[in-house]
This record gives sequence, C-alpha cells and structure tokens, in this order.
Amino acid sequence: MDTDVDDTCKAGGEGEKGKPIVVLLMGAPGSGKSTFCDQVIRSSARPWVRICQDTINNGKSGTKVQCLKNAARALKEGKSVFIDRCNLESEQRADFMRLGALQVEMHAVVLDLPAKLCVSRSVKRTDHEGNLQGGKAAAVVNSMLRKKELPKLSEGFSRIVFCQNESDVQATLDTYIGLGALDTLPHGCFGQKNPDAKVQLGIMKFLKKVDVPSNARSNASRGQDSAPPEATEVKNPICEGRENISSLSDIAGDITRLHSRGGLHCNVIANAANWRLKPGGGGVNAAIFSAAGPALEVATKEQAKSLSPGNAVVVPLSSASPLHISEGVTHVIHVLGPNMNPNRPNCLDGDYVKGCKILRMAYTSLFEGFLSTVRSQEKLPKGSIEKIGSKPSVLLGHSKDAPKIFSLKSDQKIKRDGVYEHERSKKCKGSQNEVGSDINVSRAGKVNANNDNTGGSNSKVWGSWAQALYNIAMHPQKHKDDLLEIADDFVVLNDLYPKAKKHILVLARCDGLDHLADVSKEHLQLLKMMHAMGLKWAEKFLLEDASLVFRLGYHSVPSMRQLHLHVISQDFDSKHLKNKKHWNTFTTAFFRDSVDVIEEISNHGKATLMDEESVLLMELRCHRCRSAHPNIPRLKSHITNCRAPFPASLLQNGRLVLAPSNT
DNA sequence: GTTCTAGAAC
DNA sequence: GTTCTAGAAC
Repeated sequence: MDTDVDDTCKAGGEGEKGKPIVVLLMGAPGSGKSTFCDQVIRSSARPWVRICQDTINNGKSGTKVQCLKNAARALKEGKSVFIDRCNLESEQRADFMRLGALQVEMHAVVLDLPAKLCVSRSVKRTDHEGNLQGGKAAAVVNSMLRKKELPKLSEGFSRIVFCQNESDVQATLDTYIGLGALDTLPHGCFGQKNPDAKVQLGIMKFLKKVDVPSNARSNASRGQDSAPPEATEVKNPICEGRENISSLSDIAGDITRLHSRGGLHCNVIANAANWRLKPGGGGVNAAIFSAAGPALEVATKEQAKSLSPGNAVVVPLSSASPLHISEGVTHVIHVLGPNMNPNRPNCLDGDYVKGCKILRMAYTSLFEGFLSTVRSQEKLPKGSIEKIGSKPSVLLGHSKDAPKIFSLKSDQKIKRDGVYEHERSKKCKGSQNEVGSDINVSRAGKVNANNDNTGGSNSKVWGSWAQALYNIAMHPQKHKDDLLEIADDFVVLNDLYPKAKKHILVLARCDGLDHLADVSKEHLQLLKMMHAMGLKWAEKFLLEDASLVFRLGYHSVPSMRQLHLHVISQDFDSKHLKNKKHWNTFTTAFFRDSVDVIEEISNHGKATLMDEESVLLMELRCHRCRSAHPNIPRLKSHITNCRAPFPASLLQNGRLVLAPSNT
C-alpha cells in the first residue's frame, strides 16, 4: 500500500485535535466490513460506534434515516463512528457526507477485494445479519460490483484508504486500532492502484477488448459494414449466456447479436439450457432458440433429448440458421447448471455444496465442449464447417474427452453412429487391435466372448483391467486355487481388495451378462440362486463371528465386467477402503440390495440403477447413524466406533443378514 | 478395479 | 509442513 510508513500523527498533526471521525466503510457483501469494524472496536482505545443498517432497528434491518440519527447522536457524544453498509455508489454516500457538517473528520475505507473472494465469502457464510448468504449472494455481489463508484476526495472526504488485498486491510486495521482518542490521521488518498476497475482484467484480456463499453459501439458499425464473419475463424471464442455470473453482459449485451451489435466474433455461444433442451422458458434460452430459428431445435434433438445438471452438449448450427448467417455462430453449447427447483429433475433441495460441484462440472463440460469444436477446426480445412454441421458425431469423435463431456448416461439418449463408437472403443487400451474398426460388425452379430471386450451390453465399453472377473467366470478351472466354490452357473471368490472384514463375490458364469443393466426376467432364477449362495456364505461367516452383519447386493454400474453379487460385512474395516467411490458404492442407493433387485426384475423385468457420477457427488455419511464426515480418514475413525442401529430401511425385507442371536 | 502422484486443502 | 483428493495410466 502507498501509505506513509507511520500513518498516525499525534495530536497537532494535519487533522484537528480531538475531532470525532466518521469512517464510511465501502465494499461488496463479503468484503469484510463488519469484521473490520468489530476488530477496531474490540482493540481500540478510542470510543467507536458501529452503525449498521441491517441491525439498527433493534437488531432488525432499519432505514438510512435511522442510521443518520444514531450516527449524529454518537458523534455529539464525542464518539467516532463506522458506517457499516456497502456505500458503493456516490449517491448512497451523499447523505452520510452531510455528517461532515458536525465538525468531524470524514474518512473512507474502501475494501476493494477481488470479486471472487467476496462472492465465495458471502455464499459460504451462514450467520449474516442481513441474511445475504447462500446462492443468492453471488448474484447480489456481482450486481453491486457492476455499479461500484470509488470515492473521491471531492465528495467531502478528508482521507480515503483503498485496500486491495488482505495485507492492505490488516495495515489499515492496525492504523485505526492504534488511533488514540486524541490522535489524527493525515489527509489524502492512499493505496489506490487500479481506479474504477469494475471488470476482472482476465475476462477483458480473454475477450481481447480492454475498453469495451466505449468502443463496442464503434466496432458494431464496423461489423455491419463488413461481410459476415468467417465460419472457421476463432477470435473471441465463447460467450456466457447467463448474465448475472460475470460482467460480460455489460460488454456484450444481447448474446444473439454479439457480432452485429457488439462487434465480437464468437463462433460458439453457451446456452444456459433447460433439462428438456426445449426452446422457450424465458431469458437467454428462449432468445437463443428464437434467434437461431428451427434449425437449432432440430440439431439439438439430433444430439440429445435431455440434459442432466453439470453436463453440456455441443450442437453444430446449420449454415442456414439466421444466427449462423448474421452472427457467424457455428455451434451452440447447451449446458445445464444445478437445479434447486423441486418441480424439475435432480433437485438439490438447497444443498449448495453439491450445487457448487455441479456448477463446476457444468463449466468444465462447457469448456471441454468448446475445446472439441476448436480441435475439430484445427484438423479440418477452412470452410469445411458446414460439412461437420451435417455430421455432428465427427465433431465429438475428434475430442478424446468427448464421452466425458456428454456424460453418456444410459438414460440420456445420445445418438451415436459408427465413427463415434469407433473413437470410444479406442479408450480400451490394450484391446483396440482386437476390437479394431470392426466394432459395428461385432456389435451387430452376437458377441464373441473371447475376443470382444465390449461384452454383451450395448451401452458400456470395458477396459482391459476390467476383464479379470469375466475371465474367471469363463474359465474357472484356470483359477480354481483362488475360488471358494465352483458351480455350474456361478462361482464364489474372495474379493481381491476386500472393503470389509468379509467381502466375497458370487460371480455369474453366463456369457453376455456383464452387469445389472443386462439382467432381465430370464435371469430371475440365476439371481435367486446367486442370492441363496451369498446367504449360505454369509451364514457360514456368521458362525465364525456372530458380531458381523452382512449385506448382499450389486453395484448399479460396476467397474468390473461380469455380473457379480457382493456379500460384504458392514464393518467396512479394511485398508482397501480408501476413497469416496469405495464408500459410496457400498453405502448409498448405488448399492442395490439383492432382494430388491430380484423383486424389481420379477415385477418390471429390469432393475432401477443409479448413475456412476452421482456416487462421487454424494457426501460421506455413516451407514449407521447417517452423520456426515469431511473425508475418508475421519469417516473411517467414526465408523470404527459408531454403534447406532442401522437405518430402518435396511432392517426390512431381509436386506441385512445377521447372526440368529442378533435378530 | 488399483496405483501413482500433482496439487489442493489444511 | 502434512494430509487428502482426484485424475491419469494401467
């Protein structure tokens, strides 16, 4: 900070001796204004009063007039005063500046900390006096910062201090804490580095437009004179459709007119879509679909029928679309953020921690989707974009990360064609030669069990490391030393990496039965036999140790190929249980109890499955008392001691298997 | 599925 | 500084 080495002057300095001080704090929610006041008041020898509009009315929010009255009263009593409100606009400050008439010193302390810090603090806090916290805080902070006007001496301040980071704040704190009743501070402006910077510089650099609001207009006229933008040119690559997230809307305005109105060359625009990927709704989604014309709806349908939170889908825009012709937009990336609306799927029910994770996933999906369009353009000759537009799967195929971006869950009807499948198959390292480009042939006919690692399922590709159980199931005699029991339809073996004191697998030997998704009514008898075999072994273990409790079930989406039933003791006392996925695959709805699977297959012909990603999103909760824990070590130390009864749902329908003495 | 490890979080 | 997670590689 540019302040003098020793800021304080003893009585007789520039300021006038003994005058009370009014300090107007300025800063966004979360900038630390209240903390600043509290720290000074706690440690200063000078009498201070904090005037806070959020609490001035007997602890409740009050009016500006009440603030002014209370401030004037305190000043007349010889106390100094902090005005603890945002005070970001000069108009808001003007009324308080009238206090200067009361023969007091007017100071401003500007807590001009990075926007993202203020946002994260205000989102996380849970005890804010003005109840500005949680999800709504981010929008409020961004909106307030857009209107920020830094204070000037001409407004009537005798001293202004700007704090741009934590150490500036600490230095200013020290100055005010050390200020005795009769001390004064030098007049002037201190610490200002970046006058009136409302927008994060990084964003401006990203857009290569350092002074946008003023020259956007002139660029607009230039844009209108020139020919439509080149389809393959990537200049300002991507613009965010959701206005309250960044300051981009200040710059770009209407996302559907970035070129014609804003002079920005954006080939790819992001749309904060709805889960059905339909036009309509309000705001950005409706505007983009409307500007793009029916071509976008058609192209979107070709890519996906719906989208779950955190995912994105890249839609190439036909060259006939008005948005393509007049704005040069070649792709729209639909992206779906977290949902707090109980009337829509995947409602998070106020869980902002999960919400933040999904938001992060959404941004990652968006940027990876964008990357896939850039990679495609790099590999293809100029002018070939239109061709790509008619074959969207080529675009996806060029990105090695494509399957991750589009998060291919079984319930998302993503269209695939041969090219895309081929690219996907390359992910199976060590086996691509076997599968090769004939994947569609092997898919079309019945799978050759020995050569095709894609298995009998039509929705999952298995890595080479995922074949171990399959190999055992097909050739049990080769592995007989490792097996507990071999029967005609299944084998029993210890899990190689047991996640509990006792953890065995009952492995189906039926070829083509890779996982639960492949199971149908014809396998009902097999499921029942596997269950009976699991029970037999659980009971055997219970004879050896009556304190154990067993659960029998399947993973919704297993990592290892070949249907296998887990029989696992509920102590989870194992060095192999190391991460969140391990825990959540055995203790959440991802684990499908064998009894329930049998019932569902019997009644509906298929089992309900939970998707894989959800497992990693869920917090770590004790399987007995349901308490939440921050990490695996803490969870493990909790479960060693937790003796709470198991949740009621587990105690029903024979989901838990206990020793006869414990039932 | 595991192992390894960079780097985030504390 | 250590602990812990998460992604890549297998």
